Amino acid sequence: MVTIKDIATMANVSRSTVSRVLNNSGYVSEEARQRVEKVIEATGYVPSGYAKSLRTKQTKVIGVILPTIQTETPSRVVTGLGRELSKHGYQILLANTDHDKEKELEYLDLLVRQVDGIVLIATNTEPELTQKIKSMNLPFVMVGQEAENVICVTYDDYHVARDVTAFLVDKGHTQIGFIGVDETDQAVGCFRKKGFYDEMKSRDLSIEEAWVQKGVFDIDSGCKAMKKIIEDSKQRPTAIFAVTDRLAIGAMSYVKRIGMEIPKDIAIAGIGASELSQYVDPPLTTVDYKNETAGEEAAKQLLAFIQGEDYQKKIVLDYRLLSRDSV
Amino acid sequence: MVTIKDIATMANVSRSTVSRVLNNSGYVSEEARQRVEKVIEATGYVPSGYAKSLRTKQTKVIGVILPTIQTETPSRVVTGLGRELSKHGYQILLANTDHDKEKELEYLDLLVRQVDGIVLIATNTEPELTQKIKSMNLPFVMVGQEAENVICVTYDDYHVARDVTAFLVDKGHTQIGFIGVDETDQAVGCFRKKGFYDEMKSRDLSIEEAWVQKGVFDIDSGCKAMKKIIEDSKQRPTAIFAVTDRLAIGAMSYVKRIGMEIPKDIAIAGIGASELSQYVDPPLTTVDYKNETAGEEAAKQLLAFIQGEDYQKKIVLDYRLLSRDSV
DNA sequence: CTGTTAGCGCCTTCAA
DNA sequence: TTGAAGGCGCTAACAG
Repeated sequence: MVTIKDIATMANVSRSTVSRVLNNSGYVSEEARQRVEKVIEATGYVPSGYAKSLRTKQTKVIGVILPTIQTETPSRVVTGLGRELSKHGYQILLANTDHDKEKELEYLDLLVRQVDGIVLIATNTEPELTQKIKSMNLPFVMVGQEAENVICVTYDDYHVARDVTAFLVDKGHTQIGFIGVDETDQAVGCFRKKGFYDEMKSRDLSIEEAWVQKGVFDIDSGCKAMKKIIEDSKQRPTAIFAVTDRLAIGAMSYVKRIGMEIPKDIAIAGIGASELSQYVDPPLTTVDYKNETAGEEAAKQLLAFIQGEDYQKKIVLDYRLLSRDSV
Repeated sequence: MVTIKDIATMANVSRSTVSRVLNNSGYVSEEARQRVEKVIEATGYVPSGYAKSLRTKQTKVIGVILPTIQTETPSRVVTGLGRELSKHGYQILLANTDHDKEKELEYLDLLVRQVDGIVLIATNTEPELTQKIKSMNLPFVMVGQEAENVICVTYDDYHVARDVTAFLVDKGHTQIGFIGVDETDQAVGCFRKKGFYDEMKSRDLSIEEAWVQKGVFDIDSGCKAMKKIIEDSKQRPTAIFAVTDRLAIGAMSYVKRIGMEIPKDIAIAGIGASELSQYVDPPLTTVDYKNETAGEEAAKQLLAFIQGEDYQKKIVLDYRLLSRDSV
């Protein structure tokens, strides 16, 4: 492996000079620079990243911890992160927890000494986690969930939920069902649910117990939740608000299977603006969350923090309701 | 930052001894080991990865270069890679080229000195690329495309295409259209097309020129390609074979829009077993490529190569035709 | 403008 | 079973 020393010898200068042209810092005569550059070109020399890191205490790597890369939300966020980070010469070290909370903690340990900062695409806000993060005082940004004392980039889940609900009500629905997720996920589980309840209440609409069901983050569980709603309700709802597109699509597939028509017999809305949502039949009314922007913002805040510049502690992103034929 | 030296001092041993317990190599008395472990526990010490790398020439990091992380194929591969790599203490450094071939080359340079090996999820096999790869002689595996003299994990695109075509023919279709992609993508562009042509020929079926169209990797272009087929054909095909699910779904959305029924008026098949494919209406006949397995295999071969064990130069994965209602 | 020097934190002989 | 010493490749004062 060719090292800075070899380059120095070959170009007839000292290692410092080579280092100077590499980082173009300090003074280097045009003549020396050219000689060095020629040798670098000829040898295809690339400096060793870890030797550099050892010296500078900077790795130019950001750790990204996420629950899965197979769904659109995290992969869009990663795309946004990557785009912004690479602009500044940073790279991404990927840590996929596969929805395993244990691994979340483990990865934190694993990453702490190899990265300049961490982005967590979060699905929960358990104190164990936030505690640990604070304890290692490493630049840190959380995406998708709010937490005290950490930089976070979130969506306005509460108002989104109110808006979607209001949208359904405005379309004439008074009996609205809800498919949510477990409340350990604060953003998706609590805030969206609260938004739904609050809006219903403000409209003086009541909610039958069986109208509210819970699923996990996949299509199949949306299907099951819908089944339960249909089977257990005294009076069937005329509209369903599902907190994710996949749940909504699961619900759609169930009601279609039992011969109901959408939106005539039942209207359905989701959240997420997944690609799927435009191609199911009928196209699903949903909310665009701009996940790539979230990734970019997260990167910006993290880099600002790392570089000691001004950063915002909390960013709440904009959203857009996409009204389509399912309502 | 606490270093190995601090631990040594606190545990009243030399740095070497600490290093020995850290890597459990060489002899360490039980007594010394316990003292060291206690101090490590107490301080929460984690060794510096880059200092270690500098010494050992191993980073325990694998670079993964991919065109995008937003579609299912690459994200599934990455999941498989991650699963296998993490078992062996390796991590993933992600390089998203955003379909930019220039960046592919750049990333190669960027990564070469920071990783122990590279996995490329390839969309082309241009000599510039393979040349460069060979020139840097770094452990390397290519996923999805074949190339000479590099380890690769591929799918059997040619036979898949023949099988799908045969399946359509067996269902009674004799006029079959084809939506492909550009042939710079050898696997998807050439092999699948060749499989289609060869099977048609072996069945003595002719193909009208307008039946064969080309798109890019998105739904919209499938839609456009389908439009062209419908508008330009003298005789409309009764079945369409699209080389990816998204193209197929685009085609579906077009034919539905003009009032044709699937599969009554026209049958459609794709490749990829995307999640979308099961929830479009009707569910799409497609081929499951087992991308996660591809990722796992790629990781296994790469690690075997790195560790000087036996590896296979070429792995061709199995597939499964999923017959659904669109045919 | 350039070279010398001194580590960064770790592992690995080598000798004890 | 342990410690001393050297060096991985690089940068950053500091002195010329």
